[in-house]
Amino acid sequence: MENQQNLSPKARIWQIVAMIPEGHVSTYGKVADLAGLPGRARYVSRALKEAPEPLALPWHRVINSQGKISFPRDTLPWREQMSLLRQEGVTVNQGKIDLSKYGWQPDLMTLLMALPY
DNA sequence: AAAGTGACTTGTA
DNA sequence: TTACAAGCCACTT
Repeated sequence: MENQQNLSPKARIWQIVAMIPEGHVSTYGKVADLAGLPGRARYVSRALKEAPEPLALPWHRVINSQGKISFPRDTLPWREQMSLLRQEGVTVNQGKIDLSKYGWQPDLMTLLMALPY
């Protein structure tokens, strides 16, 4: 892992998302913060939508600050995200995921290597 | 240039 | 608790 200060904002977002471990989740806002882009949660969703397929990013591990999947309920993408999360053991109750339980807590070393200082 | 659009977030009621 | 308003920012019309 290398320091990403010279990567484009979009690439930093992709890199952060790629670090989210299986069975865990993060939020658009948190990813934006970790990528050095505070206040740009919406940009994270855009970056994920535009991510090249070959990167095979775990896009489904990014949910909103309410602990909910941000696609409209019962739409195709909503079902796919729900399915992928359940496959890795993330339980969804009443459409919500317990962030205190599944929220990704990056360790210090990970942050030191990843943050754009 | 102005207004509209989102896979967002936070504050307030 | 849920709901709505504002704030937010990068695009697109």
